[in-house]
Amino acid sequence: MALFTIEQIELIRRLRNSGISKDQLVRAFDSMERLDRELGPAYSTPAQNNFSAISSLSSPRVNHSSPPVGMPPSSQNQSQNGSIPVMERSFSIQSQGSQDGPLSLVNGGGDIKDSINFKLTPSSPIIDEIPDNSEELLELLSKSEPYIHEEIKQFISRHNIKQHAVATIAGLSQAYVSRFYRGETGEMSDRSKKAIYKSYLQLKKNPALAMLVPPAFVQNRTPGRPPSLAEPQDFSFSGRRERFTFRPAHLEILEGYYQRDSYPSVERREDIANECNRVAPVHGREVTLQNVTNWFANKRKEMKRLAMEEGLDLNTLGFRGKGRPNMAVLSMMKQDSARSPDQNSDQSHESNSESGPQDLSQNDSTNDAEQLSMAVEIAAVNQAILSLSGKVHQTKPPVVKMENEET
Amino acid sequence: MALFTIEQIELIRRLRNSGISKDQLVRAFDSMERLDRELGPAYSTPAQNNFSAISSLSSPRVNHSSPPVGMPPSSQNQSQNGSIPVMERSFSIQSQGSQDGPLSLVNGGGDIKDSINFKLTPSSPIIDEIPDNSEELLELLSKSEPYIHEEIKQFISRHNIKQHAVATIAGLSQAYVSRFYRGETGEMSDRSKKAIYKSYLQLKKNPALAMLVPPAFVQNRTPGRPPSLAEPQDFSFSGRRERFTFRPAHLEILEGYYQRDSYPSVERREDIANECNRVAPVHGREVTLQNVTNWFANKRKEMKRLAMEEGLDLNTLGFRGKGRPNMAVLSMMKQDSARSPDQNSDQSHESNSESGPQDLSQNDSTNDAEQLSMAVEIAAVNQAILSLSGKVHQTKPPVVKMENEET
DNA sequence: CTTGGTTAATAATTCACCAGA
DNA sequence: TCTGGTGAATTATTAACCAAG
Repeated sequence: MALFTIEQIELIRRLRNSGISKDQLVRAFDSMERLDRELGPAYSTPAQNNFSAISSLSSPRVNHSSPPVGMPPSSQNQSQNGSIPVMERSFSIQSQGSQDGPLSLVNGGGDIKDSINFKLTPSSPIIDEIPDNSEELLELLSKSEPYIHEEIKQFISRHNIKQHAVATIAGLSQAYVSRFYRGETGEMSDRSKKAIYKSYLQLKKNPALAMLVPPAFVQNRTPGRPPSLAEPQDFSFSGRRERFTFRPAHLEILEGYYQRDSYPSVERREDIANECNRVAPVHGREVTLQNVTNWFANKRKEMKRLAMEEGLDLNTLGFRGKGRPNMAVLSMMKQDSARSPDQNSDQSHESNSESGPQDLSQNDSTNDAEQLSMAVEIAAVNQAILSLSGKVHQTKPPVVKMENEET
Repeated sequence: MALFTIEQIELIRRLRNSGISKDQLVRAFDSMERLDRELGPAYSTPAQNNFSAISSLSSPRVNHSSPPVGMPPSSQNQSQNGSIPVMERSFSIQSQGSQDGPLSLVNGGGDIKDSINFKLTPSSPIIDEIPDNSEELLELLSKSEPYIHEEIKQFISRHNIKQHAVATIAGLSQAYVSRFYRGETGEMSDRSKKAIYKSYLQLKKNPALAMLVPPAFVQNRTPGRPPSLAEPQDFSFSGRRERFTFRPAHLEILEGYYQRDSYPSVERREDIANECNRVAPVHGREVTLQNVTNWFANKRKEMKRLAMEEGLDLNTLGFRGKGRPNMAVLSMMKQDSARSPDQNSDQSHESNSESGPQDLSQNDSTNDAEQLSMAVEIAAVNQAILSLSGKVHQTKPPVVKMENEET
């Protein structure tokens, strides 16, 4: 009997939740397979494209296959009848109309980004592994590390490429890429560095590649609105919004103008946007009036907040509280944190986080024991089921956690 | 012919990518259905318990239905044989039972993201909404805001409850909760504040509740290993590891000991752990020897890194680089940040200066070499200056810090 | 548009974990 | 162990809306 991965189960579950029937599912699956066979490898169809895996060193994953998106009328029949109306998160809808031709695929060209649709015709394997001995890589390696780092950062920045995308392509974690960016390359194996270099080279050849990387998405969708629809419009590749990131140079400009006038007129804002684009263009993405407008609005709010903070701090300390005396707080203030030999001078936090005195409530513990035990039970049950069914799970967490897993 | 929603297609695509076969898929689908039927709606099984929704103010979502978790041996057979190894990350498998009707399909199709789910069978609402007029809430509100904030922070901290959990319960975003924590409550509606207060009260009544909140999970699974299986073991509720968070008081203690001895013996480490637990106990979670050991190890690394940074800066400047000469750096060092020798300098205005030269290349792939090298140099210089001046870091030196990144 | 709210996306940081000496 | 690597989990910060003047 087959075992499934958590992901698979989750995906299936979601499908079921979406109301799909087994039958439909099977058909869709078949259709995709067929399309894959027919169009995939051969990417012969006109407007088609298929992307080769984003592979890269260690990635067994990310290879999207088929979504022969928009096939022009002609070739659509099959899928058409079948189903497969559309695409998926990672990419797009293409269209054959306008500009596209073979969009930029090869190097640099890419970008198009927001244009909602684009397509790339694959006549050229968008990315192929860059071998360890490729000229490009060797050339890059011939330079000094700091130089390489700078080059990469610049490039990434210029293209507004996300750390997550680089990480995915390089087969590393976002956290690691972040470290690389910050220059914390001390402890970093050559293998990893090389992986990043390679992904850079790949991206250089085809910046559009970054768009194919399914954006990381946080399951934070905590609250409200049914994620449901969105404007049918706008959504580029992934179907997810993508946030623009101002480059440092832009911020300088913005900041400069802000000081002079925090309420620039439309014209001025437009000028500002243009200046940004002139001074530090982001390939494939223009700094728009809207971006600038938002920035100013947010900036104003920030400033206000800061100003307020100053004014309030004292108050806060002094308490304008109404009902409670709560000397606990007071006492806390004085002792700061009694315990510990904290002579450490520059301890960062301090003011705000505070920490010391934990004496406020005690009560909370009241009955958590019971509740907890219940939760534990549940967990146990889950586990039982799991093990019975031969669960699979992720990579490695061996012990039981619940409370003290660790150690 | 059925049309599918984007989400559905996406899900199927991912399944295919995961390497699942049609056959497996079908079986899994069937199994789920069966389980649903048998256990789901009826949640009759013995050892059960179910949770009511975590609902809360604004949550239209989170309804998820049935994961009748742990059925005792008896009823398990099916799942066992079949497949469905387990639960999945967010868990639950829906079912028709409870409170919602037809899962969303039409419009957005669904939730894809939504998920979270878990089931909650309405019978014993572990938590019930705390009404706006509940005594507890009113009492809490009678206190001063800063006091309330402190109380909440302490509680949350003591229980090692994650922002995401609070957010979920309160029906807000993690970002918002973060702001609350940081004290940026200025712009925050009463409704939201109250939502947080309520979630606090709920958690106070039952801290275990936090464990029921499926942890946010980032789709960062960037690299390698097929997310696939894992050791069948361990995993609590959500199947994900949960990271312990040292409380500020703990850090003080640790830091203190670190200064005296960065390589404490096991015994000492044990003592430290105990002291932590004594001074600032975390309910339901003990600071363990392993935690302490890890902390020290990480701390050492961090220190080393910092030390190295200092030491290397000069080197960096000095270059061990191979390819680029760059005397520019040297000259620059003297003049502080003189405008650069290139024509590129920046376009006009400038605001505060500092990282001077805007923009390096225009054409990435081709020749930005020169420009780049310059940037590198500048970066290096900056760095040197920085380190010379004892980098400040911390709170917010709005000005440039590392800068490099582009100009 | 602008503020007041509030969030999704994304970057940074913290604690963990694993292999090998 | 510890350290060199690395990453998952979690928090902080940014750029974006959106409703209602």
